[in-house]
Amino acid sequence: MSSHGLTCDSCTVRHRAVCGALADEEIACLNAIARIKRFPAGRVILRDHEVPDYFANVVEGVVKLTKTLTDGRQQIVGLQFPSDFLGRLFRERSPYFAEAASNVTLCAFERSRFEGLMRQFPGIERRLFENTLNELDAAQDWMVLLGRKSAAEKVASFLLMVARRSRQSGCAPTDKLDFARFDLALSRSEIADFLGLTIETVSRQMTSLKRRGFIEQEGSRSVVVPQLSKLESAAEQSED
Amino acid sequence: MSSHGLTCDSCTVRHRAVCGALADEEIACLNAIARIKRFPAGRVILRDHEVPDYFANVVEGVVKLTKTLTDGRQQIVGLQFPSDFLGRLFRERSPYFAEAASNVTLCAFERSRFEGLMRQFPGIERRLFENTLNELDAAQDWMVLLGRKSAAEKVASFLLMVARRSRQSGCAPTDKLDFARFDLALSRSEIADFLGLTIETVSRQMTSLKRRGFIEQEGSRSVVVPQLSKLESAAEQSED
DNA sequence: CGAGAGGTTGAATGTACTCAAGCTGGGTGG
DNA sequence: CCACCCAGCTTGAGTACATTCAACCTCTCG
Repeated sequence: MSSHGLTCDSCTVRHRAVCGALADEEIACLNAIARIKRFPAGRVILRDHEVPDYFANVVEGVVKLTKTLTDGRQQIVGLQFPSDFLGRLFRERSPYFAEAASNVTLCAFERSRFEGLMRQFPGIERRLFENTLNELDAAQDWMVLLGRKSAAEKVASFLLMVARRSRQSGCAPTDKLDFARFDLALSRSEIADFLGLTIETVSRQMTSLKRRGFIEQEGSRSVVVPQLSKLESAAEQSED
Repeated sequence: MSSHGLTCDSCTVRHRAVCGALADEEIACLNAIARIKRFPAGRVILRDHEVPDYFANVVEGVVKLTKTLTDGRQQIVGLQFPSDFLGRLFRERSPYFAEAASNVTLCAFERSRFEGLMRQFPGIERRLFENTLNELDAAQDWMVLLGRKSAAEKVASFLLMVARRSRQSGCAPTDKLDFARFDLALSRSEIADFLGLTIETVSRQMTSLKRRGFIEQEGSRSVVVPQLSKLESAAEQSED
């Protein structure tokens, strides 16, 4: 990895990604097979039903995982942020379509070599297992949103989720716990595909949230949440 | 387990459940800590945020996993059929509410002893990992349904899913591959909570499917699908 | 300055929801 | 044995919310 000027030591996601569970010696082995890959916003990372030749950690940017019905209707079924893992273990083909939602940097591991390391160091597999369980929890929370929340609640929940995730990525380390400022990686159309809505509805709900003082905007991508707690009440959260 | 008249040898889900991956010696160890538990339809199996004292395999019946918003809106986030695993590993508290949708028989393993066996036999953990990945795949498919399908497509997809799962449980082993007959474990209200609809809408779509010749009914719970392929087209499936 | 993509706003439409009434089938008691 | 009850289900009419279609705005880029 020295060749691309990125090392595990300086890696911003090292402690949060799969690597976090590993001893120095194990990290060294992973490092030996790691290759940095970069994708510009909009670029396809992985087609569905395709056989990928690598697994990866997201280092920078956001990757969206989508599924599409035969007639073109689309649904985002996952968003992978920095430190999240990319790839479907134990299955040849990818069940979803992966695309860079912003400029993306991946730390990629060639498939069979990674599987070899997984056999060698059970800690890796364990960590990935815990990871997958967390993703399942998140997916189930999202099912509640998709099935039972109103458009207003959906958009509020989405903003809240992004606020939390960009906070934990340390993008905007504010002291004020109830305050957040962030940039949206997703376009209105992508937000719509994530929430099961249309772009127009997303847009209307954003203006409504702005008008009601839940958020402030500087251009369509940047969002300020003066009081997260207030936004939470608009999102009807029930989760832990 | 001899005490309840059920043995692993005669177990109907042995080959499909976690146990399927294990050597005879390992099965014996699992067997030693297994306890059969029975729940009548409607009985709570596990409250959310509760600390469960066991994991389990579903042997008979259907368990529904639900999440509820503060104002009472409910969403089913998972259905566990015979051979499915019950319980959230690596987390103290259950993220969902589990309830018997029909009369249910579980093969339960006391928590800490099961965790001990998992450490002892990595095959168990591996199998549960693969299981979890499959559940995640299913959850993502369900997100597409919840976010993007019409009421008619939702109900058709639901019937199709039940048809497939009851077929693989061997409930109605028909020769005719394109034909299915089964009983619904779920009430209209539960189906609604699964599909993100109201009971009235579910009911209307069922009558519509009946009128259009996609299904036949004998009472509200029994369903006959003369041509699964025809029902598939009504469900707009895109998945593998 | 003009073109075009992404975003917002408005008006009309439609799908699923709400509320309400009626139906069905299983269980109980007279 | 029949009448009654009740829960679960179905059907109908009116409503509401999100969608569709269309126009307009606002950036950025050439």
